[in-house]
Amino acid sequence: MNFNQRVWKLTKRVPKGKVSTYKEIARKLGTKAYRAVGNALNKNPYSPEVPCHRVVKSDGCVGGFARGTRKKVEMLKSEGIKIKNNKIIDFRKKLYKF
DNA sequence: GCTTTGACTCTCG
DNA sequence: TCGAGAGCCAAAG
Repeated sequence: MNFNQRVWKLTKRVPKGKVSTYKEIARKLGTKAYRAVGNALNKNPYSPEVPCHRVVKSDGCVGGFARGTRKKVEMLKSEGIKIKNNKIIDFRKKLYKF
């Protein structure tokens, strides 16, 4: 299993209504490749299977998204996550730790 | 095969 | 508090 597979597998663990960070994923994988995690999600071949939109930056920013940040924000909002100016409200509470 | 780039994070001034 | 620099890993050029 390569790096990307591990990232996607871990990402799938994030429950609906919660979010996680690139940092948490990297740490769980036992690496410091925060950027590689983002890179993996960027090239995520599984669209609905892996909820890549639930992975955000460590400071609560939405970060980026292959199909536009706006789209990501809307998806998160539809799952009950409040976002203001690309920042997640109550990020601490919504954060899912592995 | 070396260099650049990216949905990142930390540290320092 | 904020911006610049460095560090990290994988993929693309």
